[in-house]
Amino acid sequence: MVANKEELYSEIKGNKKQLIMNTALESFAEKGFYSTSINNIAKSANISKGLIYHYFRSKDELLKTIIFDGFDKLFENFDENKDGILQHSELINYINFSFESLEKNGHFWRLYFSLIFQPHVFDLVKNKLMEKIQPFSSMLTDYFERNNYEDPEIETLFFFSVLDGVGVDYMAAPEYFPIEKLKKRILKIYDK
Amino acid sequence: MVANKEELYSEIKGNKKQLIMNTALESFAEKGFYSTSINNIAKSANISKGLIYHYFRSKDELLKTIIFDGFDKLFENFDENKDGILQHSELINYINFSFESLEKNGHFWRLYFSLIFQPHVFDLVKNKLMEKIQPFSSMLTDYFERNNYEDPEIETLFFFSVLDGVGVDYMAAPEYFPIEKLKKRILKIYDK
Amino acid sequence: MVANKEELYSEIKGNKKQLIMNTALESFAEKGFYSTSINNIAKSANISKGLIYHYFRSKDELLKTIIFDGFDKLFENFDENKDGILQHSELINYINFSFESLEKNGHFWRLYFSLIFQPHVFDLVKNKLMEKIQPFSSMLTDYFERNNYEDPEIETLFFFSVLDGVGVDYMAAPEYFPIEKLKKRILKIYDK
Amino acid sequence: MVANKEELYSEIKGNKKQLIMNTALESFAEKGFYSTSINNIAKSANISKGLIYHYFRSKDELLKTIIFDGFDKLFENFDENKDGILQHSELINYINFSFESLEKNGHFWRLYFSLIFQPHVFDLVKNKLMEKIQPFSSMLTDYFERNNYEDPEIETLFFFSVLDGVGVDYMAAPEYFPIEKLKKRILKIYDK
DNA sequence: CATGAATGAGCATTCATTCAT
DNA sequence: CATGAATGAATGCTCATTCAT
Repeated sequence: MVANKEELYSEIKGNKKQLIMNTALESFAEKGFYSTSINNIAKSANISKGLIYHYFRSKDELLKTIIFDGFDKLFENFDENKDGILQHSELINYINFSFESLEKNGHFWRLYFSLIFQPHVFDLVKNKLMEKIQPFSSMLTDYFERNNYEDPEIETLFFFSVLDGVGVDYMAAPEYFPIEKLKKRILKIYDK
Repeated sequence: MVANKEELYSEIKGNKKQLIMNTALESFAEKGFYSTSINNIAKSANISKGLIYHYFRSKDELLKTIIFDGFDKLFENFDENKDGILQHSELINYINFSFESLEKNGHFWRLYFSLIFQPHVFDLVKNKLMEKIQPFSSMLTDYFERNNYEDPEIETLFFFSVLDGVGVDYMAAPEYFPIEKLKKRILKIYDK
Repeated sequence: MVANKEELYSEIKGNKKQLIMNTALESFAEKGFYSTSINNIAKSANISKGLIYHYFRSKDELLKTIIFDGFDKLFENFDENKDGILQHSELINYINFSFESLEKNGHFWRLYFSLIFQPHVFDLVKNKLMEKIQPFSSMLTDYFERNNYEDPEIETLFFFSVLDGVGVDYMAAPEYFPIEKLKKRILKIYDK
Repeated sequence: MVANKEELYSEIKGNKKQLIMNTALESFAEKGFYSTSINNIAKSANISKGLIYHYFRSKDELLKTIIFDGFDKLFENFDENKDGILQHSELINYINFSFESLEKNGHFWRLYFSLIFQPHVFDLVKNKLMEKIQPFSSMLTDYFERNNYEDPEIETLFFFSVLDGVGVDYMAAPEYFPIEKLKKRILKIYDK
């Protein structure tokens, strides 16, 4: 914990806004959004309550910023050559990247999944989120169409469901979930 | 809402404990556990706060009772002949039943998925849930073993992940999710 | 505890009112008036809440009844020959009796002392209590007068203070308080 | 009440923590710990409920702080020359000081005596109190030993009992209790 | 006599948010 | 930028009391 905190400190060097976001993400993910008070965050980040309100209008706004920021970083890595057409290798890369992200950004994904079922809170980010996913979803359907899958749209939904399912189960108990093997199992479906 | 309430009333006729559980399940699922106050539940159920505490020691206990009760009803339907061995037809039935339950017990599943990522709250039910799932998980692994799947344990995890994934995505936006088609897509994996 | 309860039962044989009073006295003394709920008493006495309200109009009334009843039993033993004049031997007996009562009616005295400083609650019994003490107080002043004490009224107050002080200190921690020796110390003041 | 409040205000000028403690002591003493709600205190002190929790973790903690603080101030005045040995004059001073304190710190003593018989609440302060009293108790026993009292330990207990008794009786009804005369009566025992 | 379901006012406590410094 | 004192609405929970059975 202390090591962690020092890491955070050195990593950002005076960027208090980022410090607040990192600390809040960690707390939200570990204890849940509602069980984390602004006071908790302030204490964990060794700053005052007031400073949080200097950078963020409200607790909701802080959450929004964390989520949007997270998604921005995430989607930077898809459709590498940005030509709007998904190649087989890019699909495989996407799967690999998704699993990598699950491990690297555990806190973010925990928070994300925890949000989906908290209407008041999910509503804050829903639209923006759909916007982000939409283009990739289309490319995927297009890909399945080009490769003669029976029902490309259902195949797209299935694809996301499988990834979501593994994500959920991994996040629920990371230490017991052999994620690498699950990745191989999924690749077996698409990598032929 | 009003229509709903009358339904509940006639449905239970004086069984206040069940009324409280039904009302609470509905609220927890729709607004989230933390966003639902005991006062909310009391008002929705048209009873006093005190009565809730007459039947349940605490809000946590109310949640626990709802979840345990739900799972009890759920698992009644698995391994129909109770011989501890899963037949192919029983596996298919399980999948069919799961999808049916997803539609019929929407509130319950919404609540369940919302809980997984709320540590304090999931801790309350974690152990009991594991106990319930364990036997079925073993039977499933045994099934995959008997049918010469490469890695039966991974296959079991994959199976649950796929169902969880579909469950999560369906529950997140039921009206947009063609669940019947997804079921067929999944049956295609196991029904050969 | 169980033995105690059985004692209570056999002692009263169906007299529920007395059972309630005994149980309540015990709880009030051990946990305090405010920390003892009607529910607590009902459970300890193995009866229903309703029954308590059948015999007593309110919690305050229950307390009053317990206290008045206790005092009635207590004062039965003073001024043995009821001639209104206190003899030296009667004073000595009074002291002896007080100490005996302290040990025998521990619960009652604990409750009594706890009440003195809870205005709302003490007000309920104050007047009745004064009435009871007044005659004995006068007899005592008269005794000190007859025996040429310098200031008989102060001597009376001092006498009660000494007994109260020993009572308080004994009740605060009975197991550490050598009450017999304290009695002797006090008798030394008056027994000459 | 209003006059009182103004007094408190001017007395402390912005020291809200002290204001809370003073107001709470007054209310606890006058109405009892359980009959005084945090709301009562807040209103009497003309502050918000929240502020009390800004300074004190809980109602119990507030009480503890008041009591410990009171005893700290009290015991500053004993064994004046701090040599660990009680001189006759110091004993006399102690008695004088005790009576003085009884009059000056009426609220504190009322609260203290009310606490002794409220188990849950007394437990909070019991140990710390014993620690404070212990050294003085030893010095007293030592004094009685040096002065050839028959049973020094009993004499120490008797001494405290007499003071406690007068304290209890005075606090129960200060306006009717001629405390100066009682002090003289007690000094007569030790001042020879 | 006896039960316990039902009520609702009241309580201790939490917490997002504001604001003077 | 930064602090933390201050607020007040809201929350989970308790409890004396009532009343239909």
